[in-house]
Amino acid sequence: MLSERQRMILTAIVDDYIRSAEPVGSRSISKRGDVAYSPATIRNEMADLEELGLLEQPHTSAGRIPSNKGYRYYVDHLIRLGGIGEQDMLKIRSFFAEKMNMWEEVVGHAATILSQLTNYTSIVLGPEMFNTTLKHFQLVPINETSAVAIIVTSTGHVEHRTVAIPEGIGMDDIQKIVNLLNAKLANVPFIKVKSVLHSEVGKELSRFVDRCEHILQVLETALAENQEPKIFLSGATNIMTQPEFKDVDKVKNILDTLEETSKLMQLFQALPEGIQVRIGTENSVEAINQCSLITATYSYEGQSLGTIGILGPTRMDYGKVISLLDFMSKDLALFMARWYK
Amino acid sequence: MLSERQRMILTAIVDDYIRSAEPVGSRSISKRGDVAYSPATIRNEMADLEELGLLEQPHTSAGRIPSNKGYRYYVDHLIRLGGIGEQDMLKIRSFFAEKMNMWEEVVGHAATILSQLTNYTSIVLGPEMFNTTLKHFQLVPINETSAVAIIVTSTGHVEHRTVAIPEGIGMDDIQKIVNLLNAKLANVPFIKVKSVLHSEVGKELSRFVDRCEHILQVLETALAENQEPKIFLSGATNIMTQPEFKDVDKVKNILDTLEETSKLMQLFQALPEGIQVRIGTENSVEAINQCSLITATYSYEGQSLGTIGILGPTRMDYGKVISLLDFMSKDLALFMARWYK
DNA sequence: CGTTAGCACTCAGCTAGATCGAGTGCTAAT
DNA sequence: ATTAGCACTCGATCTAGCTGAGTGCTAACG
Repeated sequence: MLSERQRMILTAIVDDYIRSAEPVGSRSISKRGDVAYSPATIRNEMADLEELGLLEQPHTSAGRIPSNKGYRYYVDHLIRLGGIGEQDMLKIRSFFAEKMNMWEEVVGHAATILSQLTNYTSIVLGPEMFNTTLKHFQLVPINETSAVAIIVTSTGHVEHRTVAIPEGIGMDDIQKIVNLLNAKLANVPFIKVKSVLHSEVGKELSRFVDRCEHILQVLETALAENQEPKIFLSGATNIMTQPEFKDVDKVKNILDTLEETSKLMQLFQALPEGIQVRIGTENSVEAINQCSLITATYSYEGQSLGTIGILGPTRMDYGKVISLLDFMSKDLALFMARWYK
Repeated sequence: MLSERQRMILTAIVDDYIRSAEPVGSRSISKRGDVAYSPATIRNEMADLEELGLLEQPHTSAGRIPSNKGYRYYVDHLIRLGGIGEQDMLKIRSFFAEKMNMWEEVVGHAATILSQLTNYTSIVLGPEMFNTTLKHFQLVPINETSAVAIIVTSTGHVEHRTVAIPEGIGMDDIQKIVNLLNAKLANVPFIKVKSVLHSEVGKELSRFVDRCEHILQVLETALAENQEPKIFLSGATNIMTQPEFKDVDKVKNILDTLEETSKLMQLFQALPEGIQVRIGTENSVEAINQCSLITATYSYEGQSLGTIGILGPTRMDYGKVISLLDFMSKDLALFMARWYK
């Protein structure tokens, strides 16, 4: 357990280091005013904090910087959430007041705003189709051999893909199929679509169309879970403004990771509800072990829809980002609620 | 007009510099074998070439590097197109043999391959809807106040957006509208959709639905030209592997530009058919004045569909990239032709 | 006359040494 | 328990000197 004085000193060091990116010395803390002890006393405490693993020294005769454990303690026990500024709040509010035609726009633009307000990189996962139901199915023939299959979900999400039309299927057959599918599949949750397709639709289909196994297979691919949420990235290059990322190779590593969808998904998988802070090596992807990721989920009627996140250096402004993500996730949830009605 | 010897020397310098990224000296050229003159002779020629503005010297006592004008001369007169390697050809061919469900996949993946094969950044503009016709229109109500409008083009392109349902419009009205629109708009080129909407559909619509001006307006936004071609980027970070881009600020400038759609469009606007090479300051966007952009259009039945491009340092391997883009654009055109049938 | 050998000169890049100063740890005084 | 004082450490910065790749010029050569 840390003493009050140790907590004050740790707070001061983390705050200073977040601002300046330079190792913090005992003298500068003493001069700040809020820790009214001489540099010598502070030095002693700093030595203790280092022994506890909360601080580290880049080299003898340099000041101290927080270790990952130090940041963790800071985030868990010392952080003061300042709330977000008038300006920022206004910007978010007026953004959500705008009229937008596609949820892709909303989510994409939300990512942009987050990166602008923080000067870090923002990563936003679009709403998952998880637990939504199928609203409408359509097959539009493009030419003799292929058609576009379109799926609309209850949330207004649209997915489409081109499918081959099996030989021997006429235009009238297609209409029959579409009608049947809409009758059988409307309002069926996506998780169940596959089984309903086999159990109910299969038999029915065989009555008036030949070669129905082939069709079923095509439909299945068309309806196959494209459940992967879409990823929106913004401000990826912001990391380069950080003094600790002046090295091109380090940066390349990180940006490469961000370009790779699978790595990103790995980062975001199985995140618990609410706000999460992953500091440095707490992240499951090695390339960003010098970064911290703060995430917040947004939900609708208790059901988590997606995640918004900020990626910055471990020396990031945790207080500001947490406040901002909290605010943003709630407003985004409100917006989605309005959207889904 | 350059003498044969000057051309040989310029070629040697450009080739060497492209490989090594180091200023090329007279001695190293002399030793290469293909220019059988002594360093002193070569030095004299180099001085002449510099006077002509084709070479420059980073500082006295360094070797020469090609100027933009030098690269231009090289590309216009000296370049040897080696054709592309067995390996690369195989990779592209097998890629196009794959089955893909959406053109977004095709084009996106093409971008990935280009960046992998070149180690530069690839930029691909998806097929423009220009000159395609409307194939199918659908309105799917999501709840009482909003619906998803879906447009399918003759090329299998799907666009969608959420629209508000004006008050007082019932489900049956919607069906009527959809039927009417499909009857009137099917196979109408997109450029004409707007006018047809006003002239033919407007009157017809007013017969059985009230408040039709409002609906028309909604439809117009729904059908409004979303003609902006989609941009696919890949390997944006590859620029960082180039020794002349070891500086984070330079890189940030370029990557920021790549994140900005408008800037990218500016780069690609009004590109003539076929292969184009834009060297350094020939590019209209200032941030990439130290880069070269090579582009190739791909077309279907004489109609240009889109553009594929490679962005690299001015010191890029023009011969290889030109060959590759040529090959890729032709295969992409073939693929699209098959796709459109 | 074109070509080449020779030579003095230039200059970025590297290395070694000197200096500086922010910051520490320890000890002794308060 | 706190603090003043002091010796010590070590990265950062600066300078001077050296090195070597490369040049331009001149004179000799075939």
